[in-house]
Parts: sequence; structure tokens; C-alpha cells
Amino acid sequence: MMLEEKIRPSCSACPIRHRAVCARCNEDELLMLEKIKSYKTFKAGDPILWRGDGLTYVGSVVDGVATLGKTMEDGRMQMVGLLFPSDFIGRPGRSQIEFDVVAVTDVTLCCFQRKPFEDLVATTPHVAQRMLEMALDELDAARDWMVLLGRKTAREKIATFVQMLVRRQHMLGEQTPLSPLALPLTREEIASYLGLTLETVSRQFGAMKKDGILTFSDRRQFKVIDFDALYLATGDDADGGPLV
Amino acid sequence: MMLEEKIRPSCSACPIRHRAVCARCNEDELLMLEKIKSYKTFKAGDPILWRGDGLTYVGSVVDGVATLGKTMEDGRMQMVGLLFPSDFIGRPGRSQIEFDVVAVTDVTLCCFQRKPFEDLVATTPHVAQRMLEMALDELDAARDWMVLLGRKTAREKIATFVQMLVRRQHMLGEQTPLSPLALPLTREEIASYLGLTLETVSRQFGAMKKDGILTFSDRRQFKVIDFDALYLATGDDADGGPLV
DNA sequence: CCGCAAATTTGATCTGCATCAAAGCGCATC
DNA sequence: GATGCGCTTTGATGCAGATCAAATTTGCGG
Repeated sequence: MMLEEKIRPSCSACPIRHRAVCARCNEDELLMLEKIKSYKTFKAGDPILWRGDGLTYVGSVVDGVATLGKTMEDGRMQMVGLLFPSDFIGRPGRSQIEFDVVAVTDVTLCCFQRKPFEDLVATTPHVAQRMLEMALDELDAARDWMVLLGRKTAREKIATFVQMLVRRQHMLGEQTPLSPLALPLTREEIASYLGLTLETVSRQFGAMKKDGILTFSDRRQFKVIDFDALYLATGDDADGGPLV
Repeated sequence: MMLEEKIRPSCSACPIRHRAVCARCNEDELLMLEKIKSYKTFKAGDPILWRGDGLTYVGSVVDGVATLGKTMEDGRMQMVGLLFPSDFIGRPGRSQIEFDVVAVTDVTLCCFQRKPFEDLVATTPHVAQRMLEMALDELDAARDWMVLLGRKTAREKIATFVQMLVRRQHMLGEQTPLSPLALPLTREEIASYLGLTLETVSRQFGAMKKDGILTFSDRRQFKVIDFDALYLATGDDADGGPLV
């Protein structure tokens, strides 16, 4: 289920070097991290960490996408976060994790044993500062998602989700705004992220296709045709504006 | 609207000394904080910070309760946090705030000018560590709230909210589990915290009264009669268990 | 190329909560 | 102790999205 690899590619060549928890580190600090890091890879569908598990390691997503969520005893499930490359998994200062982490695509993690990492957080200001900054960013994102879950309509939820994908993949890189986007999740996974059912997700995608906002080449591959209409459909305020 | 008071009570006598952002500070560090702190008070209903405002100060709630929320352009409102004594307002490293902060009762704040506070975070490990810990705690709480907003029924939401109040007021202090609890919010405010309407909140309180779980002495004052039933009604997993 | 299971779409129906609408109820002010 | 104004409760009705139930499509191992 989990393939541990002892390979430790050099941090300086790392694709998430400037966005992950190590972003602010200088060469010396990077060396300390290199000493305690190891790569782990997971297959699509594998659990990475389970709620209540002992938290022996923490780490960064290097490649792939993972979900963070909680399942209620009767099976209702709510996803509370999507983890893309450079996102951090786990929390220093806690021996247990509160949520389930699952690989949705094949995932590569840059892992640190929790204890030595905690010492590093305590002694390396650049790591602690970056951790704080990332935690506060995630807190803002979580709160925005609370607005979505509590108040937005199904259509607004889908539009917001698509817009988030556009921004994410735009940030991460190369592609022009009109190149096709990958949809890393199934309808059911999208539903559990948006507080909907998979049928509603499917119908809303259908509606947006009919309205000429999106086209699907493949079930996991789509393009945004009308960015303004997409933006309008999110229900968000004017500032921030279309595209961005 | 805002009464600035230049009084600076000594930190050592502060009621939130051991839970706020200063919790880990030693005497020297406390002295640095004392130098840049000032108290501000707000009347119930006053805005404390508005979304998009320049964030000139940050600080801790010393007394009273405030809400953190966002209003959509068409008036839909979602509260994303309740701020009790020792909770932190604002975020270092950002010049704007993303959410509205409003005093729901009379509120006393221990404020720090943002810039000097940011310097302190950068140079005082005990402040930075505590900030990180608090941010991660809030992140967990926000994610639990996402589960509530996305998946729980109206009754489960109300039960979870009441249980949170029980725990909060239990933590903050003196009272026995059976003493009456203060409900700091109106039905409408509760609704906007739970992603419901005020009518639904009212009906659910009514139902829980009829079921012998709660009694109200006053609209803002109630007792929990049946803790087990309350716990059962939250929809949460067995661990954590009743009361706690 | 076939068969099969998983994912998705589409349709019909149901329901929990929203919405709309009126009363009650404190409680402050005069 | 009447007047008015928030707040809350209660009732009637509507609807977005859930639930239930089939198709239909797709991907994949043999």
C-alpha cells in the first residue's frame, strides 16, 4: 500500500522548493531538513493518514492530489480540504490527526519524522514563520469554504469550485487560460467537497455545459469557455474580479 | 462608536494571561508586549473591523464576545467564527482583513499595533509558537465546522452549537455543569453561524425543549437537562464522548 | 473485441428547510 | 400602564436539492 523510497532528491531541484514549508529556508536550514526527510509514494485511492492514527510523520505534497476529510459514523462524508503540491500534511504539536488524508491520484510526499521536525520548528525561525503563514492562509481558505457550504446554491458551489481549479492550475504554472484543465476528482468526490450529492454535481455540470460556460473533452478534462459567466455564477463579490 | 482607553492593566493580572497569544511569554517578553499594547472597548453591535479595512492593529479579546463573518453582495451572511476571551483578532503579515468582526456583547480588546507586533512575532519565538498553535487549533475548529455546515441536519447543528457553548463556558471557568448558560447570540446570529434561518433555529430549540433536553429560563439563559441526549443529537462520533 | 464493474447521466419523486406571513412577548421610554 | 419596537414563536406553503431508480457511458483486464 505504501512504497517507501529512500531516494532523497536534492532540495534545490525540488519543484515545490519555493512554495512549501521550506520556502524561506536558507542553504543551512535546507541541509537540516534534508537530513530528516524521506520520500513516500502512494497509489491513487490509498489512505495516507487515518483519523485517530498516531502521527509519526508530517510532510509536503510534492506531486499529485490528496483529500482531507471526515466521515460521520453513519457514513456521511465531508471533505474539508484538497491538498495540491506544496500543501502541508499533519500538524506539529499533536500526536494524533483529526482528519483522514487520502491520495486521489498517485501522490509523492516529502516526509519528515514528526519529532525532529517539531524541534526544527522550535529552533528554525524561517520554518516556524512559513508554517504560521501557511496555517493562516489555510484558515482564510477554510473560512471562505464555510461561506460556500453554509450559504451558496449548488450552481454557485460548482462555479466556485471550477474557479478554484482554474486559479490553482494557473498558479502552478505553464498553461494559458484556455488550455484544458484536469479534474482530479470523481463526481462523488466533488460532491463531498461541496456538501452536495453526486447527482446534483452531475446536473449542475450539465447545466453549465448547456449554458456554454464549460466544455468537456473527457470526463476528467474540461475547458472554461466563458470566464465572465463563470465568475458571475460564483456569487462572489466584485473585488477579486473575473479570472485573476 | 469606539472608545479608546489608554489604560494598560498589568499583564500579570490579566484574566487571559495564560490562554491568549501571550500565554508562553516570560516576564521580559511580556514587558515588550506591554509597551505596544492598548485597550479598546466596543459596545454591543459595534463593528470592530470591516472586510477590506486596513488592518492597523491586531489583538486579543479580553472580555465579551465578537463574531467573525462574511456577507455576500445580495445580503446572505455566514458567520465563520465566534470570538471569546483569549481569541485572537487579525492576522500578522496581511494589511487587509478578509472578514467582518462585530461585537455582539460589549467587548474589551487588548490591541497591538500591527507593525510592531509583526516584528515581535519575527523576533520572539514564544509569541510565534503560540500564534502557530492557536492558528492550527482554529484551523481544526474551522474544519469541524465545515463538516457541520456541509453535512449535519438542523437538529444536529443546534445540538453541536449548544455542546460547544457548554464546553466553552466550562473551560472558561467556574460553573458546575448544571448552572444556567448564557446564550450570547440572537436567533438570527445563531442561524448565520449554523447556515440556517432564524425560524429553523427557533423551531429546533422548541423541539429540544419539548424533548426535555433543554430548558430556557429566559430567552438568553438556558440549562442542559439531558447531556446524553444532547450528545446523541450532535451526530458526532463516540470518541470525545458526552460532556467532556 | 468482449464482458463487467465503476462512474456518470438522466428521470421521477420526496422532504427538510426556506420563505412568506402573522401573531405573541418582553422591555424600554414616555 | 399605554405605545412602540426588536426579538421570537408559530403557522402555511414552496422549492432546491436529496433520495430512489434506471439507463448509458467508459475504462479495463482478459
